[in-house]
Amino acid sequence: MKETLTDPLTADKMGGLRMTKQRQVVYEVVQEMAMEHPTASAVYAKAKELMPTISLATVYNCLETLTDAHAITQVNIDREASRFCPNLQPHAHFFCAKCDSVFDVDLHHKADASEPWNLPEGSLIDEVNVAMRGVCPNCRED
Amino acid sequence: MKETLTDPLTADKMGGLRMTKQRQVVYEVVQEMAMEHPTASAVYAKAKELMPTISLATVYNCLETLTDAHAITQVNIDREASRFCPNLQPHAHFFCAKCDSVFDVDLHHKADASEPWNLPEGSLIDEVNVAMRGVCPNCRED
DNA sequence: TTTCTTTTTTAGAATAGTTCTTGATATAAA
DNA sequence: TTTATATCAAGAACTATTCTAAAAAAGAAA
Repeated sequence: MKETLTDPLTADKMGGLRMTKQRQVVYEVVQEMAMEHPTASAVYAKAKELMPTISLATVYNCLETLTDAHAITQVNIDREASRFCPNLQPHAHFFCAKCDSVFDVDLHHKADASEPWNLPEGSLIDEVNVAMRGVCPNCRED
Repeated sequence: MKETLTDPLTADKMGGLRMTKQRQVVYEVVQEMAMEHPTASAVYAKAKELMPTISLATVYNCLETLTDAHAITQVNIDREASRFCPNLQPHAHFFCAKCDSVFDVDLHHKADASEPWNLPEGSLIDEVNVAMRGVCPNCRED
């Protein structure tokens, strides 16, 4: 058996996923905290405010389910804890080494992430993951 | 106190790092296994053949030291174990989802990794990390 | 509805990769 | 030499995440 829609508000974004209370809470929290690119524990902390009985395991489960359903994206930088992002457009991430914040970086108009790369002839690219490190405009001024 | 050179053969690549037997072994192994992009445990396994008394902790220490000295690079894909790479040229990594191998991908002539990206005005980029997932030419034929 | 089946949740145990701690060794400086 | 510093080895500790098993919830069938 599989997915049924229960919540019309988010159904379209959930790709026909069964929408439980927990998934809804986790999804909302990821959206609210989008700018922070929260880790699983950060989502957990916030989610508990809305639903005190939710467990960390459930937060992990929901994040995985939502990721698999392409409702959110998992963002990894080095070996740090994964962060989660509701931005579904192709984009890169910029990590400021000074303030530790994460910014979404869009592609230039009509640009392609694999553009500068001399890909092996005949390879099939599913996904290009781009992470940048540096100092953000705010921190450069300090 | 800091670095002294002991091994003229690799000194240039080690950025003036104190060259101990262990670091030398680890460095050699990473070079030998470059095509495999070995993990720390893979390096450990091979290093033990050359130096049976070496410990896993030491392999981790050496890999970190060599990485900090820019003699090798640490490569991360998702949350998998880190891999290590002696290729110091700017390059991306391509991960074949079928055969699990990793390929180095070079930049096109005069191209820049940050080219397609609309970076925040005034930001300073230290490092651009590019990882691609897909199916390699070999696996596509199967 | 009531019952049956499947999915999801919870809590805690387990795991994997990595880092830390401590005492022993080795290397360099004086 | 003697002294100071850096590195090593072994194993314990840590952290993010996944797994396990039992309870709860959701949906389907009757």
